[in-house]
Amino acid sequence: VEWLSADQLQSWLSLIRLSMWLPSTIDQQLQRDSDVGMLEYQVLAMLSASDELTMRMSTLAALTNSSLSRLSHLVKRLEGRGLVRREPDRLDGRFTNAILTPAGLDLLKAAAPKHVAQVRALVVDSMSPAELRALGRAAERILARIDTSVIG
Amino acid sequence: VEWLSADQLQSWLSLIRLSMWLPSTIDQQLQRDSDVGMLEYQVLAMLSASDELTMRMSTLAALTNSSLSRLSHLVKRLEGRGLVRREPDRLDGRFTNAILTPAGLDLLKAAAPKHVAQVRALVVDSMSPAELRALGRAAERILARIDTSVIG
DNA sequence: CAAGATTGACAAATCAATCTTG
DNA sequence: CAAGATTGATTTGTCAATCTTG
Repeated sequence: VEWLSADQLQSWLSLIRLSMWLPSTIDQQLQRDSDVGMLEYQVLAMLSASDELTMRMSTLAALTNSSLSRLSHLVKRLEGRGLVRREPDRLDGRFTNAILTPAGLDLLKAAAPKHVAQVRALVVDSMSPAELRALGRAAERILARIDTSVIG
Repeated sequence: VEWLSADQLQSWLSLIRLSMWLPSTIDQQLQRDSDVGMLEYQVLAMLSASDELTMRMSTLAALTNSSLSRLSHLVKRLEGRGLVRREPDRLDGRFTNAILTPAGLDLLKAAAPKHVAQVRALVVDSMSPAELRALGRAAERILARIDTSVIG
């Protein structure tokens, strides 16, 4: 029940295996050391990097590739923990802004070093800069396909 | 809150984004067209490729990188649908064997073509054979790090 | 009424016991 | 009693309404 060459199959299996392991491995480290999941970390990180520590729910959903529904549940939990707060946009009440609180920023700062260290240990330091760039470009190419395949 | 070069960060973000999108994209296609999730598909595929259409739960868990608990729940559902059956190993009753049923094989055969077509469309055909091999090798390198980082 | 967001019901994954077998 | 496997409770994600705002 196969339609790929042995070579292609091998590469595909490695890629899909990586795609399943990497997020859960990152997730476990974050959960263990800082009590946040990977998506939660990403939300905090994006807010911290944004202007006014604020971002619209829909923008956040797009950037983290999560459904608005999932994000809404997740941000509600973060809000319950005091890491984020929400308020409707003053200019257009249809938008909801998520805002990073001081406590959220503290948690992010505390979590970042170990997280970055793991990313280094697992990915960045496992290959040369040129190889890493090539890997990044390959990932982008596939992502572009995913984007368009939703439409076509 | 950053400790990577702009280049490295860019590559990392593309990789992690791919790692979150690829499984869910594959999953949606399988779910829509064949009513199985990606992990379920993998289980059926591994059984179909194995001797006697049979594999131990623990082996299956290792090969699919899922916890034994998750796999147990999942296989129970598959068993409920008649796609797989389970029985204790005759030689050593501590092991449980999962066995692909004719119905399971039928479903797999029906699901495979579209699945493989999508893998081609998204990944295999988006780059040259050499690039695909390089991508596969990069993935393997990272996977090797994950394996050892569990210990060290 | 369309886009953004939330909600609640349901399905699936995780986690911490527990059970079983050699 | 250790390894394999299962179970039940909790948490998290998904899906299909629903609500709100301009």
